[in-house]
Amino acid sequence: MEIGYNVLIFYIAYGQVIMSSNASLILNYENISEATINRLSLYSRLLSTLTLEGVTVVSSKELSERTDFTATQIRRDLAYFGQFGKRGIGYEVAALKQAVDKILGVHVPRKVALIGVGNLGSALLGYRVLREHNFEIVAAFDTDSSKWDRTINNVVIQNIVELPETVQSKQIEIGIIAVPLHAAQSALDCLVASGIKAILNFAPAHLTVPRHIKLRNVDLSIELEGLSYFLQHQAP
Amino acid sequence: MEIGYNVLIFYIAYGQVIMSSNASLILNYENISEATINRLSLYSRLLSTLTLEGVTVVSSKELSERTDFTATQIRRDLAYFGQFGKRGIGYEVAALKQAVDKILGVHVPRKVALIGVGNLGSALLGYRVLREHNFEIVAAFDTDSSKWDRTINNVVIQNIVELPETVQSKQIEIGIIAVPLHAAQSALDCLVASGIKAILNFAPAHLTVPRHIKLRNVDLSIELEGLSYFLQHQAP
DNA sequence: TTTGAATCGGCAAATCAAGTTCCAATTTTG
DNA sequence: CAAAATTGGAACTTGATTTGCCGATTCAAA
Repeated sequence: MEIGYNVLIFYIAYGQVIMSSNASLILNYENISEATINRLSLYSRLLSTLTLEGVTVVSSKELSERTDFTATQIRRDLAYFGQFGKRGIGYEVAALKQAVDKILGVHVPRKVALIGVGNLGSALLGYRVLREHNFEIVAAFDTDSSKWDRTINNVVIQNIVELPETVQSKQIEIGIIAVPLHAAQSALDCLVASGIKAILNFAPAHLTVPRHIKLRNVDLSIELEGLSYFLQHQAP
Repeated sequence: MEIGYNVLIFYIAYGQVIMSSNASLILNYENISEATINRLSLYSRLLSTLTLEGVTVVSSKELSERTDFTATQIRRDLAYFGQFGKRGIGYEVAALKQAVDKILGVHVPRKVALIGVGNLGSALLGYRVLREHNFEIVAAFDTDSSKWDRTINNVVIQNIVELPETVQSKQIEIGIIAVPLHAAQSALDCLVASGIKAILNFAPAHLTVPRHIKLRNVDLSIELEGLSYFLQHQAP
């Protein structure tokens, strides 16, 4: 027979009582973490798949089995935004998909401007995934005059000085930066000056943005260097 | 005169004594958070810029002024890996850059295999940023026989069945997946079967990987949907 | 030479963000 | 009606970052 010890550790902290307990019920979209938003995208995608499979009701447990996430986390992510499930039953797939898409704002199409029609930019113009997710590149710009007026995938490449006018006339909401490093900051400044509020940057640069503008970076070199770190230090 | 109260809160936990206090001195590369690794990439990049500018010595304070990070955090990130600075002075740019690159494992070139030579894949073959960061795509594969034997940027497109042999003969360490959604998991399985340990996936899919394989995802639809969320819920 | 300012690096405490556990409430099914 | 399934909320735990402190080191100015 064994004798078990439980060592008691006392963590002692002092501070104020911060808030009454129901304050967390107020939904403030800005307080939701980016990680949660990213997961919502994945949920939306999974729900599409389930719809195709003819599944009409799904539990958080079943959702967790088809993702890396725990059932609890999924329930919690959703519960930030309201009550979408039925206790004892689960979630109605169609309704939940609709709700998630509305939270993400992808129930309406979003128009996108592309700056930089090089290698990567050209590829993005033909990238189906964008359209499948309700994003449409409706204008493309470059500083290189030899590219102007050429058409790729029905989009005419314009002089970048036409950006502000085009953004207004076509009601463009999102900008994609696909220019070389040295041109990235000025591309961003152009977008901001044109009234764009949300920007996706592919240049491997640390750009500075005004507050109230949302910038996301896709940085391949960071990703590859992360893999390199792993290769360098993994157990052999 | 005021009377101050300090409300005492006792957190009580029970469990084992886990480690003696100097255990944290032992450097275990697997314990470093991915956030830290990503920041190291940015430090490396900034140090390159500083080198070009002719700066030879830099303090953590100066580094912080050119990034989003605090001086403390930068010092701490670096201190995980050793002592690179001189008290009272700062860091020698060239030496620090060399040290950081070695930590990241980017002091040696890494060979990369590309699977999927569509829109995006073709763009990656011509993408300068990769080579500038010491990554080289030395082989490309596709299932579409009409693409075989064509050459893009000096890389011949091969039948995917040749992947395992090529990985061995060319000592390829990293795989990039740039295939459509439905082919992504099998592309990943091919890479793993060929002995690849580190994979960058561009398909908007949730792939399952064996333990000990490092997978990073670049998912444009998640990024764009994150922007969409922001647009939907920002103050007007 | 001495003093003072700058700066790293180590530690501990505090704070903040994110994820997990626990359980009451709800609904269907047997 | 009891049992099983399942959500959603509160409390808790964990992990990451920030803060505060200070001794040690270096350079530069007095």
